[in-house]
Amino acid sequence: MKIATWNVNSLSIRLPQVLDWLAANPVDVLCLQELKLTDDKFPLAALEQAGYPHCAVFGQKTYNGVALISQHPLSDVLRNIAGFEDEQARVVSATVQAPGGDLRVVNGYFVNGQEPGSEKFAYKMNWLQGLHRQIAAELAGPAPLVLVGDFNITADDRDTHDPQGLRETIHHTTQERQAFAALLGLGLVDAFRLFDQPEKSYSWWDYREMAFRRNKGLRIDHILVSPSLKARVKACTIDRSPRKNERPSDHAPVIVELAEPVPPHGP
DNA sequence: ATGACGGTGTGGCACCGA
Repeated sequence: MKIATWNVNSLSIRLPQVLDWLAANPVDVLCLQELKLTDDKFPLAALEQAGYPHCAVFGQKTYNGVALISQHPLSDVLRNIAGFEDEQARVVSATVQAPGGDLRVVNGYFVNGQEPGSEKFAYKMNWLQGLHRQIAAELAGPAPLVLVGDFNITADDRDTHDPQGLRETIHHTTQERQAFAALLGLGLVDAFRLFDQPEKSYSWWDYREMAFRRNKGLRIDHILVSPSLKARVKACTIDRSPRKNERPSDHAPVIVELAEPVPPHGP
């Protein structure tokens, strides 16, 4: 069972790359962020053709927009955060009826926040609080949970190419990192850090100043799993290869592989 | 300090991202 997350920075532009990537990486579920299109423009037919007939889409015009595309049926689709009013389409959740049992997948495009102290930063912190409450509630449900997406937060200094120079700037503030840590405090585990990883592993690089070639990036796309899934995580990797495409997204996909659950002993 | 790159919308640029 594989689940991936990818901020595509416009699905209209990136659809051919998404289809190519799925052909090479036939994950069970792909979570997309920054669709930048409305639901009526979502390429349902092309994705069904590619083996992904089950989609939970939450789009909007110009900005944001998230979707969960799946080989397996989906149920209990929730758009945005329950009890948190938001004009922006940033979260879609669904229960995946996977062969090894139901999995609750929450796919978020977290707020950027622009600059600490700004109105947008305040929105980011409020949004994070709303998400935290939502995740706490979801964890009380029956299915194991996976929280994926573009978090727009570096978890710690390993996740940034310039920990000193970027100290307390956006994506690096103590407040943001505390919000990330608070999610871990609910019992979630950063799947990527369950394994030895190469130093300077990042999931985003600025389009400017040849940042990708110089590996001046950030790890801000994450996959967190609920406690019951921790023992099932077999691998978690970042696939840098799509960043080498001609017109790439500025983000790379992150993939987690889960082992099948151990069936309970019979009598 | 600013802009650099790329996407969108509607436009001759502004706004946003991270």
